[in-house]
Amino acid sequence: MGLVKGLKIQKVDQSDSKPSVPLGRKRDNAVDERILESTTEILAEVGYDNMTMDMVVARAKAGKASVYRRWSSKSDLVRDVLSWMNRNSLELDGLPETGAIRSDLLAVLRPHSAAESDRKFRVLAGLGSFLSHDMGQTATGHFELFQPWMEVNRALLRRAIDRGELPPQADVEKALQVIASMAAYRGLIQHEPFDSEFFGSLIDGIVLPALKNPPPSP
Amino acid sequence: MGLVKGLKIQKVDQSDSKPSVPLGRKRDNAVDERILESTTEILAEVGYDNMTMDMVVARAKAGKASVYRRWSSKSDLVRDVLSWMNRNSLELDGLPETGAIRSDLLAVLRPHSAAESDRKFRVLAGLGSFLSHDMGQTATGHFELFQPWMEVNRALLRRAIDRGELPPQADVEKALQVIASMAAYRGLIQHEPFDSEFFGSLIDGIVLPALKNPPPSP
Amino acid sequence: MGLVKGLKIQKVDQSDSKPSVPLGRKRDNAVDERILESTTEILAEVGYDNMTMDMVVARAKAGKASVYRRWSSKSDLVRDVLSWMNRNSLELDGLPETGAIRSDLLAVLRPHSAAESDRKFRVLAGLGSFLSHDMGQTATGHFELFQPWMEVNRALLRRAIDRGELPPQADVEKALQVIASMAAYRGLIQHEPFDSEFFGSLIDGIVLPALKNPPPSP
Amino acid sequence: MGLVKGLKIQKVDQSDSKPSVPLGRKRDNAVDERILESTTEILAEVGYDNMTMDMVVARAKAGKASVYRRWSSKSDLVRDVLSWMNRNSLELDGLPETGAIRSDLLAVLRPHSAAESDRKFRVLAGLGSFLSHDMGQTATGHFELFQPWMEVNRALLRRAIDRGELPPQADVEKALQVIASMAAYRGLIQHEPFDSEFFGSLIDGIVLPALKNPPPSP
DNA sequence: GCCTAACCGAGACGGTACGTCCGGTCTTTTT
DNA sequence: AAAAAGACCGGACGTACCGTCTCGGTTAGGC
Repeated sequence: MGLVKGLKIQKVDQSDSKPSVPLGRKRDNAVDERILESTTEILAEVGYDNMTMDMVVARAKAGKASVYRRWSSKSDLVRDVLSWMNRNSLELDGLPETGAIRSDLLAVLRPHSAAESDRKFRVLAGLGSFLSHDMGQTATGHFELFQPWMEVNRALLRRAIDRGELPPQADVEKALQVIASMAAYRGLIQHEPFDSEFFGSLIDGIVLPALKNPPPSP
Repeated sequence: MGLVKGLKIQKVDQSDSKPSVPLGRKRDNAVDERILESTTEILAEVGYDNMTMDMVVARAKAGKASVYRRWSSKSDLVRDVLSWMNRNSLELDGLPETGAIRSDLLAVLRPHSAAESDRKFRVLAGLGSFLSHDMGQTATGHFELFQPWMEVNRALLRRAIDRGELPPQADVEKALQVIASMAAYRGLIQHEPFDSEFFGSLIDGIVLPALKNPPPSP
Repeated sequence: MGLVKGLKIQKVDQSDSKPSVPLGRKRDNAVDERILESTTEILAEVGYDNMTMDMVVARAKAGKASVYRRWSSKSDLVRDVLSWMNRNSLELDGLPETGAIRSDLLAVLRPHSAAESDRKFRVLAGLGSFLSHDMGQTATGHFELFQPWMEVNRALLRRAIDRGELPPQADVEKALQVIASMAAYRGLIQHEPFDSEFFGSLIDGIVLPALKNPPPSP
Repeated sequence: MGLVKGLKIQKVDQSDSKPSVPLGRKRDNAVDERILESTTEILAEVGYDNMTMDMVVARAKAGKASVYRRWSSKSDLVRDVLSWMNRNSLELDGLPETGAIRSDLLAVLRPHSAAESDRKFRVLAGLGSFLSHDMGQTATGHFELFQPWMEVNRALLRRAIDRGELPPQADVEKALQVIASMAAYRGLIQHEPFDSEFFGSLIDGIVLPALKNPPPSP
């Protein structure tokens, strides 16, 4: 479900005449934020399985109904937390402009602060249990967590092709998938942190060689 | 824990008098298989989180004690199921011998039958919840599921280097990690099947270009 | 709390200067009635415990604040409903004047119409949960529900003693208690209706024999 | 539901041949007792409304499932507690044999010990909320709480008629109802204790006069 | 006619209990 | 002693309700 659908509910049922002013008290956005913030913290501290809704509710100083009014289940809440986390850290700044694709990518991948990196890693590390809580739910489409991140990387790679730094046949989508997969595997399965050694060897050892040497198209 | 430790229990605690005659009824190996089989099916049908031990016990027509006598926990059981699945499909045949690294890799990655691929995919797709069920447990080392598979791939790549098909500086370990990560991401997060298009473009677009064009060592 | 106190709030807190002009919009008495009416109906239909304030509010087409502005809690509302019900049916007519205590009592006890009796019974039958909702609250004194009713009966009995129909030693208070207890037990615990057979045998079999044959004072 | 039905479940589904030995672990009667005991205590301490199932479970050192396996709801549990309480205190001793109906009745009504009386009173006083938790449930038949008690009184009254102490036309059932009603009213509504003054004046002022002076049958 | 305060319906809010469901352990009977 | 069956404790989940608070709007006086 997620935030958006919740809002839709009150607006969707007018079809013709009335502008359908939503009656009653308004949703308090501060509550949304307190809940998301608390959830993020708890995920980082104890992981998905050991996190309980009562913990969230207590730390957010919210009522259970306020949580379930917005998200239909624990997994639904966590799903939203993930996209919210990345939205927060990415939308602040525009694309990096270092002049070379290698440093552009590293600038994005390397988190802005050590604290942020640490938190993101700990959240991800405790997240395994969440991934397919309800099998069919996330079956279509990508996993929200990596989506905004990959958007930025996609733009960087496209720009590098445009200015001739990478060959036009370079398979951008595949490269993006490699980056996302390696990051997910490292956090979710290997439980190792996203340090610069990791990102560096990923870019230099795999991504750039593959992009610069695309296979001859069949 | 797994199968082995369960067996040890009855032999370890008498050391002197009796020549280790196991008293009472013998363990029934058919029970092991019924449980593993049922678990695999249920994993494919509903995923890790929605699978309950009672489901397993009911389908295997076993008792709960019989399960917990062999495996110490739900995750322990599933861990065993996974290596059991891979053992079954890999140990049959030795290394492929096609003469070229490309076809060698594809021969291993491509599953032997469509039905088997489908089941393996569905099990993996419903497995996310399992990955870090207990945060610290699998924190060190790799995930068992991919271990035997990567062993085979490692041997293939080493052989290709030995016979000069790949340069000696090729980073075998990184390549293995790319393969495992991409497979895990596709199954666990994207929930898309392991078809030959996927494996083909992975090998041709990423793995081989990266192996053949290693970065200049710093 | 009840109706009165709600009104008092706006009048009580200025005592000297202003001539106590209540500012703002006036309370709408129609709202009071809609709420009381709805509450009565719902009590008869589902009983105290299964009645929710949201039901009341929905049926009365009122807002929750409008209810809690007048009554401080669910029990407070129901308390008022009960005295309101009895006020309605008793205050209309003065004491009956049949000439004999037996017919006087029956005239009061027997409800005026079958429909009214039925509703009163159903309300009472679903009322148990309410009785000691807050243990200490009604601990002292009698239960309001039967108070006005017993007042009338008390007057009738006194009059009968005065005119010599009952002996002066007759224990009026005990007799009143018997009537109230039997009615409460029948409605609250036995869930059987207040038909004339019940009241008739109560008066003839218990109340009058006891009153006419008081025990020798010790 | 109650205790009995729970047991029936496992025995009811054999119809022809097998003696149907119930498989699996047996219900532990000690658990039943721990739960009933704890419930009684908590009822006496905080009343029905303020008693939570978690309190019961915690004090009884039981699991929630063990409670709900035996009783389908909070009210179901309390219903059973009540008959269990009275069964416990009455079945011990046979009918009293004082020779006169007055002292016989008082011997039964007056509780055996002050502590027992006090507990019984406190349970009853906090019980109001329970009475018609689900309206239709206790609609037919009497309320279990007073049933065993009235059985004893019925026997005493019959015996007194047989030996000529009371006239044969005495309405035993009505007298029993008076006793039960007065006791219920005093505990549930007036919240006053069952002291000997109360029982004494009830017997002497109401019950015996009514029994000894039955109305002329019409 | 405009201002201001209290009202109104609607409904979100914090808090808390309920009854369900599982994981992992323990007990009973049969093999 | 191991098997099937199932009861046991503990604890999280999602629902429902109470009494409070907030929203936009309406209804009166007093100016």
